[in-house]
Amino acid sequence: MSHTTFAPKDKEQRQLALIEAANAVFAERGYEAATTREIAERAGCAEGLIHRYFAGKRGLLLAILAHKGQHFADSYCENVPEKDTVGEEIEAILLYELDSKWEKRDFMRISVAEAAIAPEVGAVVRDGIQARQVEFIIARLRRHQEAGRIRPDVDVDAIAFTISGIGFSAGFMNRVAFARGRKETEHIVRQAAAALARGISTEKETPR
Amino acid sequence: MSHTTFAPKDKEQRQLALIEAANAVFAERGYEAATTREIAERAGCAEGLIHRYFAGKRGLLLAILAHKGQHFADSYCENVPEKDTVGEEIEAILLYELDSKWEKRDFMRISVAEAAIAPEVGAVVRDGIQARQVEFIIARLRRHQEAGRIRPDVDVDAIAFTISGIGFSAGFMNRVAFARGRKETEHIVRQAAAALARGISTEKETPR
Amino acid sequence: MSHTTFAPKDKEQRQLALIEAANAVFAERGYEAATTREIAERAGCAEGLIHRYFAGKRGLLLAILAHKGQHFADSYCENVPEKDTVGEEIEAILLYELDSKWEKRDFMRISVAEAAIAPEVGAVVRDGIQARQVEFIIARLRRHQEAGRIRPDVDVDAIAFTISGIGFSAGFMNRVAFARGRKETEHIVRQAAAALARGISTEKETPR
Amino acid sequence: MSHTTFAPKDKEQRQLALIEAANAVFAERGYEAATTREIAERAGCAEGLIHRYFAGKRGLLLAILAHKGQHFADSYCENVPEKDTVGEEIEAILLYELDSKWEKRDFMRISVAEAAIAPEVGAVVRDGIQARQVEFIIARLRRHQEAGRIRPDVDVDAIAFTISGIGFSAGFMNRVAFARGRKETEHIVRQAAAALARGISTEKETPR
DNA sequence: AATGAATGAGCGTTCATTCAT
DNA sequence: GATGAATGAACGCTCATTCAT
Repeated sequence: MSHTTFAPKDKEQRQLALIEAANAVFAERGYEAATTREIAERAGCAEGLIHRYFAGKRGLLLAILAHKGQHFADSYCENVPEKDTVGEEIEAILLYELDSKWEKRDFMRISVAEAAIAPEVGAVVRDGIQARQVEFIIARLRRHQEAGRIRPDVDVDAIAFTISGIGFSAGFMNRVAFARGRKETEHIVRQAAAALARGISTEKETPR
Repeated sequence: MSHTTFAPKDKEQRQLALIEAANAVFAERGYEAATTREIAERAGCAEGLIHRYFAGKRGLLLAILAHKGQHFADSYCENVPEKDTVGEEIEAILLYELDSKWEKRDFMRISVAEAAIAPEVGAVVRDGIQARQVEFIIARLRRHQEAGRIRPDVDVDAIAFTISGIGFSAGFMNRVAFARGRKETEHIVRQAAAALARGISTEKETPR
Repeated sequence: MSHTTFAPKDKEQRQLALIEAANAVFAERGYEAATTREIAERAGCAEGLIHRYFAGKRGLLLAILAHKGQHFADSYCENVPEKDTVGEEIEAILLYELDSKWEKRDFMRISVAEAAIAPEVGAVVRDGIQARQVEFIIARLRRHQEAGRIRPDVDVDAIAFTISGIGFSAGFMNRVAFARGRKETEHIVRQAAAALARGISTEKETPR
Repeated sequence: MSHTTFAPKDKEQRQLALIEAANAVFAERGYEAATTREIAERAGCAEGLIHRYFAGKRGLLLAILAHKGQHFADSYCENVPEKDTVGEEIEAILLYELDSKWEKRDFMRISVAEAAIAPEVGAVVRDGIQARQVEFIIARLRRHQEAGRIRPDVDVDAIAFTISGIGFSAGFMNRVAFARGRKETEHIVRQAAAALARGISTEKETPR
């Protein structure tokens, strides 16, 4: 019995190790400049496994996208608490973006770099990650709109895309790619949250 | 014009041809996957010139960044007309972003892909492009704030970063990388402009 | 039949299946380009068995040579009928060569390709196949010489080698390797048989 | 002036060196087992040149076939003297085959091994080498037939194919692949020449 | 100054063989 | 005995860079 459970686990662990190693190496060097040699070395297994498990280097990239994309989506519900006001809700979402983009910056580097160049990766990121995230934001906003806290004439779908875009720009482009500090980017998203919330809310918000 | 002015011009033309060719090839294939052979071929000159003029492939990338970054910045003042209301101003900026990111999508692909991976490219893009663009937006917003159309407690710097981020997300990530349509992205930025403008304006906007 | 006879038979069947599969794959791709993976797959058994049974890929090649070589030799006596005249005898031999080389073309491809390159395979083919075939032809010719139908000064050994060579050239090189048609090659061997028979016969042949 | 003639010659010499080196290595190891590394090393030039000059390993094989095939064809007329009798003519042809196959045994090994496996190589060898050789033999036989020394009812085309086949079998298969001695094979072709000549000649030959 | 032929390190990938199960 | 997952050496090939012309 023990050996039957060990082998599959071993295999799964190795696949995960390869995905993690590739995530790191792709992020450090870029997809093309990364070598399967270095990935295998860091994962502590044979180079040939990349080809057996993932059908080559490109397959490994797609496996990362699928694997991490899943985790990405899952983490929203768990990590962004619902808030009672629109301003707090948007701020919570943006602050979470700021931190999750930073934590997952390796994965972000690869997926942004490749999505910028390769349309098929763009499509995977769009459908596997962005769409899910926007759906989550829409649900949160809809709740406030139904409760009468967001003006009925506001298109929450478009606002959700906008919030997602602000989070991406601040959290990834500014903080990771442009190496701006956490403080600076936090200030920006707090201001953005406040302005946007004021712009879509029904009630007059109290001045800060 | 003597023959002595012809040779230098020839050289300058060759450098420009190489920059344009490299811009296209880098965008199509990515920086690493692009070959100096193809770049030289498209530019109609010898491969060795890349090394003589730009000290290699990497230097050519940096030359593109410098050359195109300059043009990028210049185009704002010329192309975005001043508006009388905050809403119109922000909308005009965002619509221009939408189109200029599309027109310059080759250059955008390279610079985003490389900035995501290489910190030194990130810094060049940040200082050479983003900072100038944000400066431009700040100037525009400040005018409205000084005229009393933007609340005095609003941090126009932060809002400028936000507007820039919305424009980047909509114009490049959504429209170029994710292949979303012009209509869809235009709707998003119009909604974003309206909401944001309402959120930072002093006067009560008329309901839509 | 007890269960103890079943396992050995199973094993023998598997060995035969591997030999047949390898014969086909080696012929299709050549020895080096063939993969043990494909051979095992076609034989319907595990790759590891090639190493257990035949001590590796090379051993499998030698096993094919031994196995098929045996069959090759056996088939002459059974399939080439004795004839009453030298001309008919030689013609019958050559026509049989033409067809048997074609039927066994998979095996021929491998053995010729490898014998051309590897001396040890050349020796196996020479002693295991060619020598037996020539022996068979010698026996046939000797019968006619003893019966006075072949001139006593003719060296039937040398003529047997010659007939074997004509059969090989027509049946394998021309028909299989050079893709010449059955009709064309049949005409050649009939002419050759007639000329050679006339050249070694004692009696004056009737003009055609 | 000197530099304009040197560079092209250098290049041609290198191409020839690669062809000669590849000819030797392919013959020693077989096409697949041969490595471009070893070929380049023996030719004394860089591996990349194989790909630049011949578009890869396969192209190098085809270049050998084209280059050597040409030489092969050229050498017949120059090296096989015309004879006054049919027997001498055929003997001269077969003896030349015996020696030329031996001298060119490296090339023969490759071309036979690959022609046996790869139809497209088979076609090249058939049209580039065998067809020319048979044409040459036909011309020689036709002379004798027109002079009345060969029976008018003999199909010299078929006999030419037969002679070519005997030469190939004796010279390459027996002498090179099967490592039979020069003496043994010479005896065989002399006997074959005599028998065949007797079989196609009009006049009664004197007994030996 | 400009060329492009030559270099050779290093790439992704393959596959015979091994060996734990 | 049989399996097939894992190994890793070695392959053909690419391409930035160099340098003789």
